[in-house]
Amino acid sequence: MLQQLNDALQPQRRIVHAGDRICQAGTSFGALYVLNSGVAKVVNLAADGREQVVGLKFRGDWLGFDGIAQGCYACDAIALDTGEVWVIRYEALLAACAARPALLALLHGAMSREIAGDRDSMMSVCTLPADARVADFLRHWAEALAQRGLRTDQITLRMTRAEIGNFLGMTLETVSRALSRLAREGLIIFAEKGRRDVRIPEVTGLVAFVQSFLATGTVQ
Amino acid sequence: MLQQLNDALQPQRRIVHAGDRICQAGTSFGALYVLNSGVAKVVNLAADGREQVVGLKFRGDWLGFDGIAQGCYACDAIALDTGEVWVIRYEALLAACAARPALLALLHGAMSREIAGDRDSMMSVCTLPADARVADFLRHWAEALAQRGLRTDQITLRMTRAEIGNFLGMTLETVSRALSRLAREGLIIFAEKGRRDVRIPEVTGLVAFVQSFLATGTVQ
DNA sequence: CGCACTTTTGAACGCTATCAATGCGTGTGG
DNA sequence: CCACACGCATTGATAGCGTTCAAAAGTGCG
Repeated sequence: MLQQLNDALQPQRRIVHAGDRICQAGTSFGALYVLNSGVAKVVNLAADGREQVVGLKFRGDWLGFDGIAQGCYACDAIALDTGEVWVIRYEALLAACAARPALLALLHGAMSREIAGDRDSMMSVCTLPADARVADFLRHWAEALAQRGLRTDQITLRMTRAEIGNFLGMTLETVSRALSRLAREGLIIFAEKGRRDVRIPEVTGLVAFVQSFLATGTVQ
Repeated sequence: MLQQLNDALQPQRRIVHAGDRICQAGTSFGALYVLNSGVAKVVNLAADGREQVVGLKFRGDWLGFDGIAQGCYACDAIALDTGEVWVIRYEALLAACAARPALLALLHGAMSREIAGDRDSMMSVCTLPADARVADFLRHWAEALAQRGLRTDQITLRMTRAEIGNFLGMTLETVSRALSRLAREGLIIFAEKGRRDVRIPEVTGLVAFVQSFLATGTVQ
């Protein structure tokens, strides 16, 4: 997939470091971005100043779709890690798609997956209590890595508790408590030094943990 | 926009009534749907049985984007009202797009708007307390009607309190209480008979109400 | 008219937010 | 090298918002 993009467009590459802004809300739309490596968060900005983390992006994910309709990006995309971003000029992409239908399928598939993913986030936030939401967040992260063939036994949360809490719709204290409980139950194991690295003995444990909340009573 | 679609594809039309399923999660993807009239809800279904209302659709909105990537729809779309749905075979749409770039722009614009809209829902759910969330929901509904040139002074909520609550991540009782409070403050006025019709004297009142919660302390 | 469904409202409980204090890890400067 | 400061994380105590449980009233339909 990245191969295909590369062959068709030879996109410009950009190295980003943690904290770098890949694209900025409000600036005029001209390009989409594809993460070739690294991790990024997508932050939705409201006129009144609210900031909401609305997505996490990994290798092969696209950024900037929200800009197509309005002509300017609706969200910031911030690198959480060192990585490489490919800049895909939208006009060039459309031109290339005209010649290669497979490219268009790629683009539509990515947008479709984005829509489906956002809805899954919505479901998680709306139906799960805090502990399960954190567990589901870790499961999601682990599975995202697994799908990309990356190590999944040891994951490094490249976000503060506050950022995670913002994403999940809870406070940083609640995130911290949830992680402590998950660790106490052996579903996750913190690295010796620093509580940013998490080992997940088996993802199925997290899945079961999430399900255990649904048996008794779903939050709607 | 609907004009353009009609000219290019002469789509099949389907009349739907409240409760009719426009498209079904799990069935194989072959077409997108455009609402020419009526209102619909999009319901995400999880393997474990959870159901989450993840969107509301009005005239001109598209349904079924989530099916493109996976080859089958991820969500049910249910009509909340009598309306007309246009069936847009995906293959035919792509073929038409090849000839008319404007059509492709239309499609991408619709998908982009969907992505941005889902993120706004996410922000609403994650940052607003219950009363404000309900107010924001009404504002959103009123603005959706306004953008389409429909009456906005009197809106009919075509969902039960339970459905609204599911969408907003709260219980039906909380929705009911929030609506009662909004009515008590004069921000909305129930119709004499039935509490399903709501008059909104001025949408700005709802906006101000939402903002009033952010001044003191945002939930993150 | 009676029945099923929806809505409203009350009371009590519980989960999560809030406030506050402490601990940990890193980097800086004396 | 140590002391210190700073940011981030953890944990406890308390309060409050929203859920849960329950009852009653309204609405629509056969």
